[in-house]
Amino acid sequence: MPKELHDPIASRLGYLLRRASATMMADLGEALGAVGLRPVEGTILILVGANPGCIQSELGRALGIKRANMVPLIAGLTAQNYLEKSPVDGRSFALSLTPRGEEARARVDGIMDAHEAGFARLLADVDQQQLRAALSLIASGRD
Amino acid sequence: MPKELHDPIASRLGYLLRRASATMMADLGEALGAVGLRPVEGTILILVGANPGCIQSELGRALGIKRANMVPLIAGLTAQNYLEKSPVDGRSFALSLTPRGEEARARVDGIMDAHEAGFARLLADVDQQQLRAALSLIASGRD
DNA sequence: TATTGTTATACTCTATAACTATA
DNA sequence: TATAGTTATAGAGTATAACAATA
Repeated sequence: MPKELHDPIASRLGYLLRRASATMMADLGEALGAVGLRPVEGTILILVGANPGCIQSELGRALGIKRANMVPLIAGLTAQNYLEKSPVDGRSFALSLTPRGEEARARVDGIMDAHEAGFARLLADVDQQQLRAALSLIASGRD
Repeated sequence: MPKELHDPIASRLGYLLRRASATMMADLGEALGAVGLRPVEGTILILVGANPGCIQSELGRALGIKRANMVPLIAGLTAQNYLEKSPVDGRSFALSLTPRGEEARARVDGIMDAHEAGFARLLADVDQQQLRAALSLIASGRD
């Protein structure tokens, strides 16, 4: 039987958030394994589906991902025939889902619904509206 | 004025958690910059302070950090004279705070208190007991 | 002058495999 | 056989700097 440490940080809000976030992201990542996509990739398909014609800089701003780091993400999804690029400018490309991308997006959406529902069942006794409001407040920060 | 995307994932619990966690960890990291320590290092000082004589494997288990990744963490804190190792076994070392480590631990504790208080002020209208309970439930997962 | 896409690069965090020595 | 510490390594994720083409 392994020794258990007295843990004075386990009750800190920041670490509770970190653990809860890690658990949910790991669960989502495992669930999305069924479509062969990572959470960030599934999210991009959903965002492009909701905003056909958007450009990758806009996606990066919405997701908090730097332009430089969007390049391999979009290139990967395009190479796998999930996304199409068509020039709008001389410098940017309108993104849209291919038929295969739309099919994947629908599956991702269903997987995310089931993923959320699984945790919602766990939170039956919790005011979810208040929980979401609290998380939004925290995310907005102290400043 | 930059175009704003319609964002159907911003309301998902997992992403709310991720953003809230990122904001709090960034704030804590910035605050701990005053002691020249990262959040994980401050946490280790607090855990060793509460559990003198513990070994690094136990810390790793408490923090969800693999043994291999504990090595440079403990080595760094020992090299900076925050931690002391004394052999208990032929294979493991009891960890304790040096005087310098205890001084840093106290400062870290104060910084973490202020950090938490800043966000608690933001959550004046929230049932924090219920918030913490919800986060614990999520962290424990669906299984 | 600001923005878009891009390359290159680096640093952190995390993960596994393999080894040693000890229990 | 299991555990503690270690090394090496690989993969994400994220950050900056710099550049070309375009607005």
